[in-house]
Amino acid sequence: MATMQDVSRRAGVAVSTVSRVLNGTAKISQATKDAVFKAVEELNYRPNVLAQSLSRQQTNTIGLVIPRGAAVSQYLSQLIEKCQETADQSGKFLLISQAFNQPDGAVQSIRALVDRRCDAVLYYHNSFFDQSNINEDILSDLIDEFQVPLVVMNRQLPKHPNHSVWLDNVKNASLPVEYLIKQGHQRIAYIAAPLNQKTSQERLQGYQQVLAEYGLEVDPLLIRQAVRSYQGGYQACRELIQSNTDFTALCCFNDQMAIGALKALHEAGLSVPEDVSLFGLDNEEILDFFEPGISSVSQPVHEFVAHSMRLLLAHLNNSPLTDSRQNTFSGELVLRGSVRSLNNKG
Amino acid sequence: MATMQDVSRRAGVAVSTVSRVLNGTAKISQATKDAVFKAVEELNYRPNVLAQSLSRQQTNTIGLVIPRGAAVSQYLSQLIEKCQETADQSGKFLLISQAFNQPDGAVQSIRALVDRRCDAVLYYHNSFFDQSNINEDILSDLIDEFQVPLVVMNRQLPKHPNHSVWLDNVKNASLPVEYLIKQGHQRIAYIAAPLNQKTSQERLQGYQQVLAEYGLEVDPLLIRQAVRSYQGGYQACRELIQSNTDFTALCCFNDQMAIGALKALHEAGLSVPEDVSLFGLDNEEILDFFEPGISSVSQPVHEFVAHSMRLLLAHLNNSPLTDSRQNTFSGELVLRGSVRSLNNKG
DNA sequence: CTGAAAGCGCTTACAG
DNA sequence: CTGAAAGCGCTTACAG
Repeated sequence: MATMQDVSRRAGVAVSTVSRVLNGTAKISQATKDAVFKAVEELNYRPNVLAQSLSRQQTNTIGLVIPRGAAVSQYLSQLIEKCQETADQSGKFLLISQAFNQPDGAVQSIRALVDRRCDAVLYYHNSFFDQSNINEDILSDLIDEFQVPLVVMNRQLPKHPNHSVWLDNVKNASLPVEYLIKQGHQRIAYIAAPLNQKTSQERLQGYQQVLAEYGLEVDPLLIRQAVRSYQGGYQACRELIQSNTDFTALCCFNDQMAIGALKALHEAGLSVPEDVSLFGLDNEEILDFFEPGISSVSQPVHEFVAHSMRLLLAHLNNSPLTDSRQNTFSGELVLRGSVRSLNNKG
Repeated sequence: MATMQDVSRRAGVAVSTVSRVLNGTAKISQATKDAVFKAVEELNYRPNVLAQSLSRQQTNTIGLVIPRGAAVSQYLSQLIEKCQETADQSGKFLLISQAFNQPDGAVQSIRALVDRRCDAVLYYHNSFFDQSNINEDILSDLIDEFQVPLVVMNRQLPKHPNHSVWLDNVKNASLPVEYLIKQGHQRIAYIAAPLNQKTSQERLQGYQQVLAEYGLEVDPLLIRQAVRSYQGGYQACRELIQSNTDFTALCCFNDQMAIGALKALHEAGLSVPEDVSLFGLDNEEILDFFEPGISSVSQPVHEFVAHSMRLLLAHLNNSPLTDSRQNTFSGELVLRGSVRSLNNKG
C-alpha cells in the first residue's frame, strides 16, 4: 500500500506537508494542495490508521465488550445498536469484541481492547457466570488500574459509582407481581434463572419483597429454577404443574422463559389467562405474536445506553459529570392478553 | 502507561533485549530474563499493540463487518459466534464492526477495517438494501483494489468465486414447496420480502420454479410482499386472507414472517395445519414454542462460516485453496406440527 | 547472549 | 507557507 512518503515524493513536497494538507492542519497554498490531492488520487493512498494512532497517542475508538453468544436477544441487539448510534454521533469508531462468559474472559477482552489503545471501553456485564462477588472486585480493580476510562453496564459497582450503570432488577421484577396482587392474585409462581447469577437473585428478591409487602406467604413450592432459555422455562413450568401446587399467575425471569412456560401451560391443558396469568420480562417484540400476547416489563435500553455513553465520554473528556441522574434504570409494565383480574370474581 | 523503554531502564538492559525476552525470540540468560520479568511486573507493563502491529506489519486481527440492526436474528448470532470460534482457533483477534445498511455503508466499514490494517476482512452481506446489482460490482472492485484478503458472505460474486460464499436461496425456498406438493397441496401461497432485495427474488424464484416443475399454475394472487418482520408477515397474511383466494398452504420468506402469518391465520379463525399448512425459513429455535410448531428450513450456518473462514485463511497464508467444496450451501427441511398431508383426503 | 541502530508510517513542535 | 527532525512504542537485521 502506498505510504505518505510515496505521496510526498510523487507530489514533490515533504511528508509533513502531505500530512498537513490531508488533515487541514495548516494554511497551504492551493498549488501544493492540488499536487498532493492528485498524488493521493493517483496512488489510491489511504492513511495507515495504526501509524496515525501511535503518533497522535489516541485512536478515536471506543471498545465495546459484549458477552459471547448472547446476541440472540432483541434486548442486547438494541443495546449494541444504541451504542453504535451514540458512538457515531460522537465521531468515535466503535470496536465490538465478544468476551467468553467467564470472569477472566471479560477481563481478557477488556485488556485486549485497552492494549489496542481504545480511548475508552464499555463493558456489558453478563451475569451468566456471575458466581459470588468475584467479578465486582475484579472489575473495580480494573477501573483503578486502567488509565483508560472503563464503564461497566449492568453491574453495580459500589466503589465506582461513576463507572457503572445498571438496571434495577429488584424493581423490574416486582412490577408484575405487584400488579397481579392488585388484580386479586394470591398464588403467584415464579420461574428463576440459575440463582448463582446475581441478576437472577435480584429479580427473585423483587418477587419476594412484594409478596412480603402485601403480607402474602412466599411459598417455596411456587419457585422454580432453570437455565435461561425457552427450554428452561418450559421444563420449569412442567415441573411446577406436575407438583400440583395451586397458582393463578406465573412470573418468569425473562421473556424467553415465559415463552417456554406458555408452551408447558398449553400442553397441560391450562389456558392463559383464564387459568393462569403470565408475565415475562424484557418486552421483546415477539411477545405480541403469541396467543395470548405475553405481558412483560420493558427495559429502558436506550436511556440505559445513552447514559452509559454520557458517563464514558465525560470521563474521556475529563468533563464534569453534570448529569445528575442516578445510574440505575427501571422499566415499565407492558400488558398484553396474558393477564386477567380476579377481582370481579368475588 | 509504562513503555518498553521504562522496562529496559528498570531492568538495566536494552529495549531490544526486553523485546526478545517478552517474545521469546532469542536465547537469553536466565538472569536477564528474571530482571526483565521483574521489571515488567513492577511496572505493570503491557505491550502497546498498536506499536507492535506497526512494527511487525501485521495485526493478527480479522475484521468482521455485519449489518447494523440485524443482530436480532438467531441466525446472525450463530454466524457471529461461529466466526469468533474459528478466529479464536486460528489465534486471530476478531474485530466486529457494524455497517450501515446501505451500499456505501458497507464499503466504508470495510475500508475502516482495512485502514486499521486488519490482516483480513470478512463481510457479511445483507440484502436489505440490495437494489439492482450495484453492490456486486462495488464488492468486486473492492476485492481487486485491496491487498488485504476480503471474503464476502451471503453474496455470489461471479468475478471472484474464491472470495464469496453464499446460501442457495433458490434451493432453500424450493424445499418446502416441493414437500407440500408431494403431500397433495396445489394452492400454495407465498409471502415474500421486498422484491428489490436479491435474497427475496431468489427465494421467490425457488417457489415459482417448483410450481412450474410440477405443472402447477403460479397464481399471482397467491404471492404477497411485505417488509421483513413479524408485523410484515402478519399484514401480508391478512391481505391474503381478505383477498378470498383459496390456499391450503403458505410458505414465507423467513421465520419471522411466518410467525406473523400464524397470528393472522389464527385471528381469521383458520387453524394450522387443518386449514393451512405453514412454513418459515431459517429454523430458529423459537419455532418449537408456537402452537403448532412452525416448520422451516435449517440454514447450515456453521458449515457456511467455517468454509468462509477457511477461504479467508487460505488467502491470508497464500496456501492453495485445497477445499474443493462448492462455495454454496443449502439447508434441510425441518418438519413440525404446522404441516399436514392432503393425500389421504382422496 | 546482548546492544545500537534503523525502520514501521504517521504527527507536530521548531525553524525559516 | 513549507521542510527537516524528533518522536510515538515497538521489532529486527546487523554486529560483536
